[in-house]
Amino acid sequence: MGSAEVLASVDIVALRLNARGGLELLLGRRAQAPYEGQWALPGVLVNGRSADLNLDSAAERALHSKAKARPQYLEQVATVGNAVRDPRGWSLSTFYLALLGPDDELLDQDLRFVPVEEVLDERFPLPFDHAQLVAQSRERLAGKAVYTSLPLYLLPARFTVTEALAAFQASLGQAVQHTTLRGRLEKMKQAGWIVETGEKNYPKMGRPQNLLEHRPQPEQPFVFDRSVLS
Amino acid sequence: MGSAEVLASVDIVALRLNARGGLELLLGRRAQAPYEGQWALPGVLVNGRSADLNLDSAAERALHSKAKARPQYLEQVATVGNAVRDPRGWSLSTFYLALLGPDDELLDQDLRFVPVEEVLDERFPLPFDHAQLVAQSRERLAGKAVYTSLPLYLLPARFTVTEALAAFQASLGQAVQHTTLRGRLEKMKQAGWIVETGEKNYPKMGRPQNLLEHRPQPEQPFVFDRSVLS
DNA sequence: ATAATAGTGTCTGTGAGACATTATGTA
DNA sequence: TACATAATGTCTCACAGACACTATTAT
Repeated sequence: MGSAEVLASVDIVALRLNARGGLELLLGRRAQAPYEGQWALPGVLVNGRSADLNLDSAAERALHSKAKARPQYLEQVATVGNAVRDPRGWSLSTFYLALLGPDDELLDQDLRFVPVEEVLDERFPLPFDHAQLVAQSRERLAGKAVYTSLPLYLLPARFTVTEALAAFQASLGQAVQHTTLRGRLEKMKQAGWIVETGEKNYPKMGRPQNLLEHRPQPEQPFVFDRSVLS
Repeated sequence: MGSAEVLASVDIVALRLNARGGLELLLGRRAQAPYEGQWALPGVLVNGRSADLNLDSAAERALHSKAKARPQYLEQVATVGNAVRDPRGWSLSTFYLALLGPDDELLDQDLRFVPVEEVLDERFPLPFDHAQLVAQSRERLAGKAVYTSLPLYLLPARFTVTEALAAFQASLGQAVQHTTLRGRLEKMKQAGWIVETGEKNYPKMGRPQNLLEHRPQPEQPFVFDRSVLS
């Protein structure tokens, strides 16, 4: 039966929003060959010997065993498989999009964040086809940001409209009218997904900002019935 | 390296629209154990020895080696993996949604179509977790039918508005206003995705129907910027 | 003429887009 | 007071929903 089998892994495209409104990708230094010592997507092999109940828990294991923080959102994106992506032979990778809160600390020297754009334009090369996996996950995020509240999972539970604008802009790659976003947040309030805390945030300049609180329902983002764009 | 590997397959959820406006699922009789002789989703094992270039071509092989017809649309839905779905042990299945034209003939005694509802409500039980894969693929179709032209891939290239209504109703599980659908088809005309043939179809009763022709662009369905529902 | 079905027109409601206006803080 | 930024209001436009009305065939 051994030769009927194939090399399979789960890889994580974990994104967070940095203070300048850009998306950053979590990378880990590979501990084993191939590409030992290089920066790559965190991932684990899946096979009968690992204790994973299923693929989703393997994804959680991959993320938790490296970065300590749990993702605020985790979604399977797709699976790629071919003969050339891994020098060891025909292999499969099921990859997940993970959205992290902005403040997660890196406790580990073998972890770092890099701006996604640097990965996508090859300034920061990744081994295997990992840059392609990042690109597909990025597209998934952008696609869903058009008609769901997905970018809010890049924010802390309590957030301001300005922060939400930054999350949508980073996810979509383009600006959103703040009035449009306010309308959508209003809908989410009515549905109980967002509550007005009554508290305010006092930045150095300008009018104080209302603090909202995100109350996400189990797993799926809020779905709107229109596109934000044009 | 052998024990680092895992059993992986590609399975196909191929749907077509029958004359009564219902969705039917393509099944094949299993030639090998486990579940030899039972009706199940057509699928193939993927491993280094099969000549597939990649997962997508393995999916095409799975469909083409069984049913002769090529799908009008093929999309990867997801991958499931756990220790219990296959009696042989930890296994992966990457499954695809395929949309077929309505007239495909079955040349093979080991192939048949069954109504999807019978599979979803367990009246027609399937081995492994295949009913679950069908349910997820069905949801993908319904989800995309809300804001894309995906159901048109269930029709022949030349179709009428009435047929398009049936395809959307079957995909969504609920009726669509014909005026709404006409508006969407009009948009697709302007974008060059649909052309008016000028010919008409003459049913037994009633006013003749305009014949439209679907000119799908490479791979992705036409995307509208609103939901059809409420 | 009548039945049956296809196609068009009209009115309403919703929410995005753009932009102006008002509100509330700091220096 | 001046400035910076947040929040609200207004007007337009596109399109879905509902429903009425007109058009074109067969019997």
